[in-house]
Amino acid sequence: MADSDRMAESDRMADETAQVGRPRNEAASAALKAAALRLVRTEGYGVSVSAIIREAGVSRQTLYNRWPTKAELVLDAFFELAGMQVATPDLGGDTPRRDLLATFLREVFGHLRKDADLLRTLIAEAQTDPGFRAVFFDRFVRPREEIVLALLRDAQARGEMNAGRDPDLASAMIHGAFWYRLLNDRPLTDAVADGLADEVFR
Amino acid sequence: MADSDRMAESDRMADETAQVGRPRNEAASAALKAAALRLVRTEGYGVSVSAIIREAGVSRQTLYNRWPTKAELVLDAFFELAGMQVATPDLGGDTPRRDLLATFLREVFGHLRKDADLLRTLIAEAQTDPGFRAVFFDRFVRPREEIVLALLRDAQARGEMNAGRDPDLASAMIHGAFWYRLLNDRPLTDAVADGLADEVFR
DNA sequence: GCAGTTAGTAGACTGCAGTCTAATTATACA
DNA sequence: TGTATAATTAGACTGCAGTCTACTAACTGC
Repeated sequence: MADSDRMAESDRMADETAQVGRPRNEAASAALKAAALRLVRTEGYGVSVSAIIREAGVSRQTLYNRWPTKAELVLDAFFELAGMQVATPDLGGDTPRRDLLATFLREVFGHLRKDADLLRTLIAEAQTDPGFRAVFFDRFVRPREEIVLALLRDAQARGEMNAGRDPDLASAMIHGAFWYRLLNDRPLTDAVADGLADEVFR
Repeated sequence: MADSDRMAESDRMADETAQVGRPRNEAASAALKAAALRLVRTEGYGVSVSAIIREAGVSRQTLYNRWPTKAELVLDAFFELAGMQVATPDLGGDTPRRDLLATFLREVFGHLRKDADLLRTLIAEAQTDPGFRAVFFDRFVRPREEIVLALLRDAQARGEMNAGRDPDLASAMIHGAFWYRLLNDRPLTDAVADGLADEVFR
Protein backbone atom coordinates (compact mmCIF):
# COMPACT_ATOMS: atom_id res chain seq x y z
CA MET A 1 0.00 0.00 0.00
CA ALA A 2 1.39 3.40 -0.97
CA ASP A 3 1.62 6.02 1.73
CA SER A 4 -0.71 8.25 -0.18
CA ASP A 5 -3.53 5.73 0.23
CA ARG A 6 -3.95 6.78 3.85
CA MET A 7 -3.06 10.42 3.34
CA ALA A 8 -5.66 13.03 4.17
CA GLU A 9 -7.12 14.25 0.93
CA SER A 10 -6.22 17.85 1.70
CA ASP A 11 -2.54 17.05 2.24
CA ARG A 12 -2.02 15.47 -1.09
CA MET A 13 -1.38 18.75 -2.91
CA ALA A 14 1.76 19.12 -0.82
CA ASP A 15 3.23 16.25 -2.83
CA GLU A 16 5.60 18.02 -5.19
CA THR A 17 6.37 15.04 -7.40
CA ALA A 18 6.46 16.02 -11.06
CA GLN A 19 2.99 15.56 -12.45
CA VAL A 20 2.39 12.72 -14.84
CA GLY A 21 -0.91 11.94 -16.49
CA ARG A 22 -4.20 13.74 -16.28
CA PRO A 23 -4.31 16.19 -13.36
CA ARG A 24 -6.81 15.70 -10.59
CA ASN A 25 -9.85 17.95 -10.78
CA GLU A 26 -9.73 19.82 -7.46
CA ALA A 27 -13.21 21.23 -7.97
CA ALA A 28 -14.52 17.70 -7.63
CA SER A 29 -13.03 17.42 -4.12
CA ALA A 30 -14.67 20.65 -3.03
CA ALA A 31 -18.00 19.63 -4.56
CA LEU A 32 -17.86 16.26 -2.80
CA LYS A 33 -17.10 17.78 0.60
CA ALA A 34 -19.83 20.39 0.24
CA ALA A 35 -22.38 17.82 -0.91
CA ALA A 36 -21.41 15.38 1.83
CA LEU A 37 -21.71 17.92 4.63
CA ARG A 38 -24.98 19.36 3.37
CA LEU A 39 -26.63 15.98 2.85
CA VAL A 40 -25.34 14.48 6.08
CA ARG A 41 -26.68 17.46 8.00
CA THR A 42 -30.08 17.42 6.32
CA GLU A 43 -30.65 13.69 5.91
CA GLY A 44 -28.31 12.16 8.44
CA TYR A 45 -25.22 10.06 8.01
CA GLY A 46 -27.35 7.31 6.46
CA VAL A 47 -27.55 9.27 3.20
CA SER A 48 -26.26 7.07 0.40
CA VAL A 49 -22.96 7.48 -1.40
CA SER A 50 -24.98 7.51 -4.62
CA ALA A 51 -26.88 10.57 -3.41
CA ILE A 52 -23.64 12.35 -2.50
CA ILE A 53 -21.99 11.77 -5.88
CA ARG A 54 -25.20 12.69 -7.67
CA GLU A 55 -25.32 16.02 -5.81
CA ALA A 56 -21.62 16.63 -6.39
CA GLY A 57 -21.97 15.74 -10.07
CA VAL A 58 -19.07 13.29 -10.14
CA SER A 59 -18.73 9.57 -10.60
CA ARG A 60 -18.46 6.97 -7.87
CA GLN A 61 -14.82 6.23 -8.64
CA THR A 62 -13.88 9.89 -8.29
CA LEU A 63 -15.00 9.81 -4.67
CA TYR A 64 -13.08 6.62 -3.96
CA ASN A 65 -9.98 8.02 -5.70
CA ARG A 66 -9.88 10.66 -2.95
CA TRP A 67 -11.21 8.99 0.20
CA PRO A 68 -11.17 5.30 1.07
CA THR A 69 -14.60 5.36 2.78
CA LYS A 70 -17.64 7.55 3.19
CA ALA A 71 -16.59 8.15 6.80
CA GLU A 72 -13.29 9.75 5.76
CA LEU A 73 -14.98 12.04 3.27
CA VAL A 74 -17.48 13.15 5.90
CA LEU A 75 -14.71 13.64 8.46
CA ASP A 76 -12.79 15.90 6.07
CA ALA A 77 -15.93 17.82 5.19
CA PHE A 78 -16.82 18.19 8.85
CA PHE A 79 -13.44 19.51 9.93
CA GLU A 80 -12.90 21.83 6.97
CA LEU A 81 -16.36 23.27 6.61
CA ALA A 82 -18.12 22.98 9.95
CA GLY A 83 -15.98 25.39 11.96
CA MET A 84 -14.64 22.74 14.29
CA GLN A 85 -11.42 24.58 15.14
CA VAL A 86 -11.07 25.29 18.84
CA ALA A 87 -8.84 28.04 20.18
CA THR A 88 -5.94 26.72 22.25
CA PRO A 89 -6.17 28.21 25.76
CA ASP A 90 -3.62 30.98 26.35
CA LEU A 91 -1.24 29.65 28.99
CA GLY A 92 0.80 32.86 28.87
CA GLY A 93 -1.45 34.97 31.08
CA ASP A 94 -2.59 34.67 34.67
CA THR A 95 -6.13 33.46 34.13
CA PRO A 96 -6.84 30.65 36.62
CA ARG A 97 -6.42 27.34 34.82
CA ARG A 98 -9.77 26.17 36.09
CA ASP A 99 -11.36 29.04 34.16
CA LEU A 100 -9.37 28.30 31.00
CA LEU A 101 -10.54 24.70 31.16
CA ALA A 102 -14.16 25.73 31.64
CA THR A 103 -13.95 28.12 28.67
CA PHE A 104 -12.34 25.46 26.50
CA LEU A 105 -15.00 22.89 27.36
CA ARG A 106 -17.81 25.39 26.77
CA GLU A 107 -16.38 26.06 23.33
CA VAL A 108 -16.02 22.39 22.43
CA PHE A 109 -19.53 21.60 23.64
CA GLY A 110 -20.92 24.59 21.78
CA HIS A 111 -19.43 23.53 18.46
CA LEU A 112 -20.78 20.06 18.93
CA ARG A 113 -24.33 20.87 19.83
CA LYS A 114 -25.13 21.42 16.15
CA ASP A 115 -23.49 18.22 14.93
CA ALA A 116 -23.82 15.90 17.90
CA ASP A 117 -25.48 13.15 15.86
CA LEU A 118 -22.76 13.29 13.24
CA LEU A 119 -19.97 13.09 15.77
CA ARG A 120 -21.66 10.10 17.41
CA THR A 121 -21.79 8.36 14.06
CA LEU A 122 -18.11 9.06 13.40
CA ILE A 123 -17.16 7.63 16.79
CA ALA A 124 -19.24 4.58 15.91
CA GLU A 125 -17.53 4.22 12.52
CA ALA A 126 -14.16 4.38 14.24
CA GLN A 127 -15.06 1.28 16.23
CA THR A 128 -15.48 -0.98 13.20
CA ASP A 129 -12.77 0.40 10.89
CA PRO A 130 -9.24 0.50 12.32
CA GLY A 131 -7.99 2.71 9.49
CA PHE A 132 -10.67 5.28 10.15
CA ARG A 133 -10.09 4.98 13.88
CA ALA A 134 -6.48 6.08 13.41
CA VAL A 135 -7.51 9.03 11.25
CA PHE A 136 -10.24 10.07 13.67
CA PHE A 137 -7.84 9.81 16.58
CA ASP A 138 -5.32 12.08 14.84
CA ARG A 139 -7.84 14.68 13.75
CA PHE A 140 -10.21 14.79 16.70
CA VAL A 141 -9.11 12.89 19.80
CA ARG A 142 -5.43 13.66 20.12
CA PRO A 143 -5.56 17.44 19.52
CA ARG A 144 -8.20 17.91 22.21
CA GLU A 145 -6.41 15.59 24.57
CA GLU A 146 -3.12 17.41 24.16
CA ILE A 147 -4.73 20.76 24.87
CA VAL A 148 -6.18 19.47 28.12
CA LEU A 149 -2.96 17.72 29.12
CA ALA A 150 -0.90 20.87 28.53
CA LEU A 151 -3.38 22.87 30.59
CA LEU A 152 -3.36 20.40 33.49
CA ARG A 153 0.45 20.16 33.53
CA ASP A 154 0.69 23.93 33.49
CA ALA A 155 -1.75 24.09 36.39
CA GLN A 156 0.45 21.66 38.32
CA ALA A 157 3.55 23.74 37.57
CA ARG A 158 1.77 26.85 38.84
CA GLY A 159 0.56 25.12 41.98
CA GLU A 160 -3.10 25.34 41.00
CA MET A 161 -3.33 21.57 40.99
CA ASN A 162 -1.68 18.99 43.25
CA ALA A 163 1.51 17.69 41.63
CA GLY A 164 0.67 14.12 42.66
CA ARG A 165 -2.34 13.91 40.35
CA ASP A 166 -2.13 11.91 37.10
CA PRO A 167 -2.95 14.26 34.20
CA ASP A 168 -3.67 11.33 31.85
CA LEU A 169 -6.33 9.99 34.18
CA ALA A 170 -7.83 13.42 34.77
CA SER A 171 -7.92 13.99 31.00
CA ALA A 172 -9.67 10.65 30.46
CA MET A 173 -12.27 11.63 33.05
CA ILE A 174 -12.88 15.01 31.41
CA HIS A 175 -13.10 13.77 27.82
CA GLY A 176 -14.76 10.58 28.99
CA ALA A 177 -17.59 12.45 30.70
CA PHE A 178 -18.08 14.33 27.45
CA TRP A 179 -18.12 11.14 25.32
CA TYR A 180 -20.32 9.30 27.79
CA ARG A 181 -22.94 12.00 27.78
CA LEU A 182 -22.73 12.40 24.00
CA LEU A 183 -23.06 8.68 23.29
CA ASN A 184 -25.91 8.28 25.74
CA ASP A 185 -27.98 11.14 24.36
CA ARG A 186 -27.57 13.53 27.24
CA PRO A 187 -27.12 17.26 26.63
CA LEU A 188 -23.72 18.96 26.75
CA THR A 189 -24.56 22.21 28.48
CA ASP A 190 -22.39 25.04 29.78
CA ALA A 191 -23.31 23.84 33.27
CA VAL A 192 -21.71 20.48 32.53
CA ALA A 193 -18.57 22.22 31.23
CA ASP A 194 -18.31 24.32 34.41
CA GLY A 195 -19.07 21.35 36.63
CA LEU A 196 -16.29 19.31 35.04
CA ALA A 197 -13.78 22.11 35.54
CA ASP A 198 -14.87 22.44 39.18
CA GLU A 199 -14.54 18.70 39.78
CA VAL A 200 -11.06 18.52 38.28
CA PHE A 201 -9.76 21.53 40.19
CA ARG A 202 -11.61 20.72 43.39
CA MET B 1 -46.13 -2.11 16.57
CA ALA B 2 -46.91 -4.63 19.29
CA ASP B 3 -45.07 -4.30 22.58
CA SER B 4 -43.60 -7.74 22.12
CA ASP B 5 -41.63 -6.53 19.09
CA ARG B 6 -39.21 -4.71 21.36
CA MET B 7 -39.35 -7.20 24.23
CA ALA B 8 -36.16 -9.00 25.18
CA GLU B 9 -36.34 -12.48 23.75
CA SER B 10 -35.85 -14.07 27.15
CA ASP B 11 -38.78 -12.21 28.70
CA ARG B 12 -41.30 -13.42 26.23
CA MET B 13 -41.93 -16.69 28.04
CA ALA B 14 -43.41 -14.69 30.88
CA ASP B 15 -46.35 -13.88 28.61
CA GLU B 16 -49.08 -16.14 29.94
CA THR B 17 -51.59 -15.62 27.13
CA ALA B 18 -53.25 -18.87 26.08
CA GLN B 19 -51.22 -20.39 23.30
CA VAL B 20 -52.64 -20.48 19.81
CA GLY B 21 -50.88 -21.88 16.79
CA ARG B 22 -47.59 -23.70 16.47
CA PRO B 23 -45.47 -23.24 19.60
CA ARG B 24 -42.11 -21.55 19.37
CA ASN B 25 -39.16 -23.94 19.38
CA GLU B 26 -37.16 -22.76 22.38
CA ALA B 27 -34.19 -24.90 21.41
CA ALA B 28 -33.75 -22.66 18.37
CA SER B 29 -33.28 -19.62 20.62
CA ALA B 30 -30.60 -21.35 22.65
CA ALA B 31 -28.85 -22.59 19.51
CA LEU B 32 -28.89 -19.09 18.01
CA LYS B 33 -27.43 -17.47 21.12
CA ALA B 34 -24.73 -20.10 21.44
CA ALA B 35 -23.82 -19.87 17.76
CA ALA B 36 -23.84 -16.08 17.83
CA LEU B 37 -21.55 -15.79 20.84
CA ARG B 38 -19.14 -18.45 19.62
CA LEU B 39 -18.84 -17.01 16.12
CA VAL B 40 -18.65 -13.41 17.25
CA ARG B 41 -15.84 -14.31 19.64
CA THR B 42 -13.90 -16.32 17.10
CA GLU B 43 -14.52 -14.31 13.93
CA GLY B 44 -15.55 -10.92 15.25
CA TYR B 45 -18.84 -9.09 15.07
CA GLY B 46 -18.53 -8.94 11.30
CA VAL B 47 -19.52 -12.58 11.02
CA SER B 48 -22.54 -12.84 8.74
CA VAL B 49 -26.08 -13.61 9.83
CA SER B 50 -26.02 -16.41 7.27
CA ALA B 51 -23.09 -18.01 9.10
CA ILE B 52 -24.90 -17.74 12.44
CA ILE B 53 -28.10 -19.38 11.24
CA ARG B 54 -26.12 -22.05 9.42
CA GLU B 55 -24.28 -22.92 12.63
CA ALA B 56 -27.50 -22.83 14.66
CA GLY B 57 -29.28 -24.96 12.06
CA VAL B 58 -32.30 -22.71 11.73
CA SER B 59 -33.73 -20.51 9.01
CA ARG B 60 -33.22 -16.79 8.61
CA GLN B 61 -36.78 -15.97 9.54
CA THR B 62 -36.51 -17.88 12.82
CA LEU B 63 -33.76 -15.51 13.94
CA TYR B 64 -35.77 -12.45 12.95
CA ASN B 65 -38.88 -13.85 14.68
CA ARG B 66 -36.94 -13.58 17.94
CA TRP B 67 -34.65 -10.57 17.58
CA PRO B 68 -35.12 -7.51 15.38
CA THR B 69 -31.40 -7.16 14.54
CA LYS B 70 -28.13 -9.05 14.77
CA ALA B 71 -27.05 -6.61 17.48
CA GLU B 72 -29.92 -7.57 19.79
CA LEU B 73 -29.23 -11.28 19.37
CA VAL B 74 -25.56 -10.74 20.18
CA LEU B 75 -26.45 -8.55 23.16
CA ASP B 76 -28.71 -11.27 24.59
CA ALA B 77 -26.09 -13.93 23.96
CA PHE B 78 -23.41 -11.76 25.54
CA PHE B 79 -25.35 -11.04 28.71
CA GLU B 80 -26.74 -14.54 29.22
CA LEU B 81 -23.71 -16.60 28.33
CA ALA B 82 -20.62 -14.46 28.85
CA GLY B 83 -20.79 -14.07 32.63
CA MET B 84 -21.34 -10.34 32.51
CA GLN B 85 -23.13 -10.14 35.85
CA VAL B 86 -21.38 -7.88 38.35
CA ALA B 87 -21.88 -8.20 42.08
CA THR B 88 -23.56 -5.14 43.60
CA PRO B 89 -21.24 -3.67 46.24
CA ASP B 90 -22.38 -4.43 49.79
CA LEU B 91 -23.35 -1.10 51.32
CA GLY B 92 -24.33 -2.80 54.59
CA GLY B 93 -20.84 -3.14 56.01
CA ASP B 94 -18.17 -0.65 56.99
CA THR B 95 -15.80 -1.09 54.06
CA PRO B 96 -14.64 2.36 52.92
CA ARG B 97 -16.69 3.34 49.90
CA ARG B 98 -13.56 4.19 47.96
CA ASP B 99 -12.52 0.55 48.28
CA LEU B 100 -15.94 -0.74 47.24
CA LEU B 101 -15.76 1.44 44.15
CA ALA B 102 -12.27 0.23 43.29
CA THR B 103 -13.36 -3.40 43.65
CA PHE B 104 -16.44 -2.82 41.52
CA LEU B 105 -14.43 -1.17 38.76
CA ARG B 106 -11.79 -3.91 38.83
CA GLU B 107 -14.54 -6.47 38.39
CA VAL B 108 -16.19 -4.61 35.51
CA PHE B 109 -12.85 -4.08 33.75
CA GLY B 110 -11.90 -7.72 34.29
CA HIS B 111 -15.08 -9.04 32.69
CA LEU B 112 -14.57 -6.76 29.77
CA ARG B 113 -10.98 -7.50 28.98
CA LYS B 114 -12.06 -10.69 27.20
CA ASP B 115 -14.80 -9.07 25.15
CA ALA B 116 -13.59 -5.50 24.74
CA ASP B 117 -13.91 -5.57 20.94
CA LEU B 118 -17.45 -6.88 21.15
CA LEU B 119 -18.53 -4.25 23.65
CA ARG B 120 -17.04 -1.53 21.45
CA THR B 121 -19.04 -2.81 18.51
CA LEU B 122 -22.24 -2.86 20.56
CA ILE B 123 -21.67 0.74 21.66
CA ALA B 124 -21.13 1.61 18.00
CA GLU B 125 -24.34 -0.17 16.94
CA ALA B 126 -26.23 1.77 19.60
CA GLN B 127 -25.22 5.01 17.89
CA THR B 128 -26.95 4.23 14.61
CA ASP B 129 -30.03 2.34 15.84
CA PRO B 130 -32.20 4.16 18.39
CA GLY B 131 -34.14 1.00 19.24
CA PHE B 132 -30.97 -0.86 20.03
CA ARG B 133 -29.64 2.14 21.92
CA ALA B 134 -32.60 1.95 24.29
CA VAL B 135 -32.13 -1.77 24.84
CA PHE B 136 -28.39 -1.40 25.38
CA PHE B 137 -28.98 1.43 27.80
CA ASP B 138 -31.39 -0.67 29.86
CA ARG B 139 -29.23 -3.78 29.92
CA PHE B 140 -25.75 -2.32 30.23
CA VAL B 141 -25.56 1.40 30.93
CA ARG B 142 -28.26 2.03 33.49
CA PRO B 143 -27.54 -0.90 35.83
CA ARG B 144 -23.87 0.06 36.15
CA GLU B 145 -24.72 3.70 36.52
CA GLU B 146 -27.21 3.01 39.30
CA ILE B 147 -24.71 0.92 41.21
CA VAL B 148 -22.18 3.75 41.14
CA LEU B 149 -24.78 6.40 42.00
CA ALA B 150 -26.01 4.41 45.00
CA LEU B 151 -22.42 3.97 46.17
CA LEU B 152 -21.60 7.66 45.82
CA ARG B 153 -24.78 8.79 47.58
CA ASP B 154 -24.09 6.34 50.38
CA ALA B 155 -20.57 7.72 50.67
CA GLN B 156 -22.01 11.22 50.97
CA ALA B 157 -24.46 10.09 53.66
CA ARG B 158 -21.58 8.52 55.60
CA GLY B 159 -19.42 11.60 55.27
CA GLU B 160 -16.83 9.85 53.13
CA MET B 161 -17.55 12.29 50.31
CA ASN B 162 -18.38 15.99 50.37
CA ALA B 163 -22.16 16.49 50.27
CA GLY B 164 -21.80 19.34 47.79
CA ARG B 165 -20.55 17.09 44.99
CA ASP B 166 -22.84 16.12 42.12
CA PRO B 167 -23.06 12.32 41.98
CA ASP B 168 -24.35 12.37 38.39
CA LEU B 169 -21.31 14.26 37.21
CA ALA B 170 -18.93 12.06 39.19
CA SER B 171 -20.61 8.98 37.73
CA ALA B 172 -20.26 10.35 34.20
CA MET B 173 -16.56 10.94 34.84
CA ILE B 174 -16.06 7.40 36.15
CA HIS B 175 -17.98 5.59 33.41
CA GLY B 176 -16.79 8.10 30.87
CA ALA B 177 -13.13 7.43 31.59
CA PHE B 178 -13.89 3.75 31.12
CA TRP B 179 -15.72 4.30 27.80
CA TYR B 180 -13.10 6.74 26.56
CA ARG B 181 -10.27 4.34 27.17
CA LEU B 182 -12.24 1.42 25.74
CA LEU B 183 -13.24 3.26 22.56
CA ASN B 184 -9.74 4.59 22.03
CA ASP B 185 -8.05 1.23 22.36
CA ARG B 186 -6.33 1.82 25.67
CA PRO B 187 -6.11 -0.94 28.29
CA LEU B 188 -8.46 -1.15 31.28
CA THR B 189 -6.11 -2.25 34.02
CA ASP B 190 -6.56 -2.65 37.77
CA ALA B 191 -4.33 0.41 38.13
CA VAL B 192 -6.84 2.48 36.16
CA ALA B 193 -9.67 1.17 38.36
CA ASP B 194 -7.78 2.13 41.53
CA GLY B 195 -6.75 5.48 40.09
CA LEU B 196 -10.36 6.35 39.27
CA ALA B 197 -11.50 5.48 42.78
CA ASP B 198 -8.70 7.61 44.22
CA GLU B 199 -9.57 10.58 42.00
CA VAL B 200 -13.25 10.47 42.90
CA PHE B 201 -12.64 10.17 46.65
CA ARG B 202 -9.70 12.55 46.66
C1' DG C 1 1.48 13.66 -33.76
C1' DC C 2 2.21 9.74 -30.68
C1' DA C 3 3.32 6.98 -26.46
C1' DG C 4 2.87 6.76 -21.66
C1' DT C 5 0.39 7.80 -17.64
C1' DT C 6 -3.24 8.98 -14.69
C1' DA C 7 -8.09 10.83 -13.79
C1' DG C 8 -12.47 10.75 -15.45
C1' DT C 9 -17.11 8.37 -16.79
C1' DA C 10 -21.10 4.79 -16.53
C1' DG C 11 -22.44 1.04 -14.74
C1' DA C 12 -21.96 -3.97 -13.50
C1' DC C 13 -20.68 -6.64 -9.62
C1' DT C 14 -20.00 -8.58 -4.59
C1' DG C 15 -21.35 -9.39 -0.04
C1' DC C 16 -23.88 -7.57 3.59
C1' DA C 17 -28.42 -6.96 6.90
C1' DG C 18 -32.92 -7.17 6.87
C1' DT C 19 -37.70 -8.06 4.42
C1' DC C 20 -40.87 -10.72 2.00
C1' DT C 21 -43.21 -14.84 -0.24
C1' DA C 22 -45.07 -19.35 -0.59
C1' DA C 23 -45.39 -23.56 1.14
C1' DT C 24 -45.26 -26.61 5.22
C1' DT C 25 -45.79 -28.01 10.13
C1' DA C 26 -47.33 -28.16 15.03
C1' DT C 27 -50.41 -26.97 18.11
C1' DA C 28 -55.56 -25.82 20.28
C1' DC C 29 -60.13 -26.40 19.81
C1' DA C 30 -64.57 -27.89 17.96
C1' DT D 1 -61.34 -35.29 11.61
C1' DG D 2 -61.21 -30.63 10.25
C1' DT D 3 -60.31 -25.53 10.94
C1' DA D 4 -57.85 -21.69 12.65
C1' DT D 5 -53.50 -19.89 14.01
C1' DA D 6 -48.82 -19.07 14.27
C1' DA D 7 -43.90 -20.92 13.67
C1' DT D 8 -40.92 -22.98 10.42
C1' DT D 9 -38.33 -23.47 5.99
C1' DA D 10 -35.84 -22.22 1.56
C1' DG D 11 -34.84 -18.81 -0.94
C1' DA D 12 -35.89 -14.53 -3.64
C1' DC D 13 -35.60 -9.67 -3.05
C1' DT D 14 -34.09 -4.63 -1.69
C1' DG D 15 -30.85 -1.19 -0.76
C1' DC D 16 -26.46 -0.41 0.98
C1' DA D 17 -20.88 0.47 0.70
C1' DG D 18 -17.21 -0.51 -1.75
C1' DT D 19 -14.74 -2.85 -5.95
C1' DC D 20 -14.01 -3.71 -10.62
C1' DT D 21 -14.23 -3.26 -15.79
C1' DA D 22 -14.05 -0.99 -20.06
C1' DC D 23 -13.66 2.97 -22.01
C1' DT D 24 -12.57 8.05 -22.61
C1' DA D 25 -10.08 12.49 -21.50
C1' DA D 26 -6.17 15.39 -20.16
C1' DC D 27 -1.67 15.98 -19.33
C1' DT D 28 4.02 15.27 -20.18
C1' DG D 29 7.76 14.32 -23.01
C1' DC D 30 9.75 12.91 -27.27
